[in-house]
Amino acid sequence: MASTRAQDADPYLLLREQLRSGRLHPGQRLVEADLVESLGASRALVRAALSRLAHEGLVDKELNRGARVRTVSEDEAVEMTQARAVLEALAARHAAENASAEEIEQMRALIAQMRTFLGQNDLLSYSDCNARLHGLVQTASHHATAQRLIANLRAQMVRFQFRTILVPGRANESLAEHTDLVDAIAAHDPDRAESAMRLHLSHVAETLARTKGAEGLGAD
Amino acid sequence: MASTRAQDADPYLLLREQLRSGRLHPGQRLVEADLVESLGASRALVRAALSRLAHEGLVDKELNRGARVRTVSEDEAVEMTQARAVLEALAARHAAENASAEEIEQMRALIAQMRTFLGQNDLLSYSDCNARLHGLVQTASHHATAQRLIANLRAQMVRFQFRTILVPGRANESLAEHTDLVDAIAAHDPDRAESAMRLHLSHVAETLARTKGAEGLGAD
DNA sequence: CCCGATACTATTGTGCACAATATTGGCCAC
DNA sequence: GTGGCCAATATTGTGCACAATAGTATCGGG
Repeated sequence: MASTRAQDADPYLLLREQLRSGRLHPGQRLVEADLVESLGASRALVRAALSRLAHEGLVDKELNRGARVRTVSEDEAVEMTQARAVLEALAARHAAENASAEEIEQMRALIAQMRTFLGQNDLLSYSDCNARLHGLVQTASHHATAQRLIANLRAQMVRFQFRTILVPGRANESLAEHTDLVDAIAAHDPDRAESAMRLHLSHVAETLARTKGAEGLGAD
Repeated sequence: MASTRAQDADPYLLLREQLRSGRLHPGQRLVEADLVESLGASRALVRAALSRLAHEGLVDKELNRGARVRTVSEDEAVEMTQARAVLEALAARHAAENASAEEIEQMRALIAQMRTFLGQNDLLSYSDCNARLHGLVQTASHHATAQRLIANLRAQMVRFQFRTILVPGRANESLAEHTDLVDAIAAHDPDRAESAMRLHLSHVAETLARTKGAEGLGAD
């Protein structure tokens, strides 16, 4: 009996994943009893998960009226991207200072892969590499605080993660920006790495602001 | 019979305040039953509060071993200040773009007050104005995301909030930096406002890194 | 036919009791 | 005397039941 019920897992992660995948629609009510059923977790855990998600801004909770899937507006998405921009730029700066030869090699490899996928017009794989590259920069930064904040922001932006890359010409720009970034890190040039990342994400924010209303598939 | 028990209040806020005031020592165990008694809230609420504080990094929770007051290391404090720097700089940029004449007037008034307090060597009042000025900049920025993130960071840094101002000469520097900042905002110059704030908080971070081990009283 | 009041239902909020787990102290063997 | 094992205790984790509240449908009066 294959059910959708997933037992023995942290309901917080499960719910976050469901929100991420877009299976739950904005504004949809999240009834605790239903979640207990579908997630296979106790109500206490479900409630804790909802509290946490509410605190992170992924769901809205009203007193005595339960939780609903939160709709992150385009304006908020732009704000979050701006915040992400300065934080990822901070991480890039520190990555330029701290990155090991091995980490730089991994970044270079990832850039090469991204170039290949872009040539094949495989934007989904490109997007995946993109996320991995950003993650690699953060790891190399050894800046735990920046990493934590960025992760939280990304979690809330899941609805918009596949959007900007679709804009015609954006993908090529994106690749060039990432190449600049990795070059700066490889050269251990913090200033250049920071401004490269800021430039990159400011373009993302602009693209996001310009494509209001469109829902698409893509990446930074 | 006046007891230390505070009834009918959000245990999350109460606990945060206790952590802020330093009444609780780093590493101290936070036994749920004791908190129920001292905070006068139900255990469910206490548990939720602890979860939330753990998520914010103010307490550590180990499985089946309860919660302890988290010790934020000096290194982490430096990291947080760096993150705060770029976020407050972002807010300053937006404040320069959006600040109303009235808000600018309030900032100017605050600067004047700070100068007075500094002249009287009243660092506590100076520190208070300082916090209000930073708050004012954030309000004027109308950047909800940046505000939220900064507030979270500040909450975790409570142990260090009164430190840097004590360093000889730091207070005068601080006032000059704040004056620059307000001038830039008043001139509606985003770039200058941003770099003024970054410079200011990078000095704070440096001072923090240099005064490792010292525990003091003061402000940015 | 429409409006308001009231009873009903669905859902969340909360306290309680029990189970699971870690820690502490004592005891026995060596 | 010391080390390890075992029991007792303290504390957290969790499920359950009840209370409180918001939303909804029904009924009666105008």
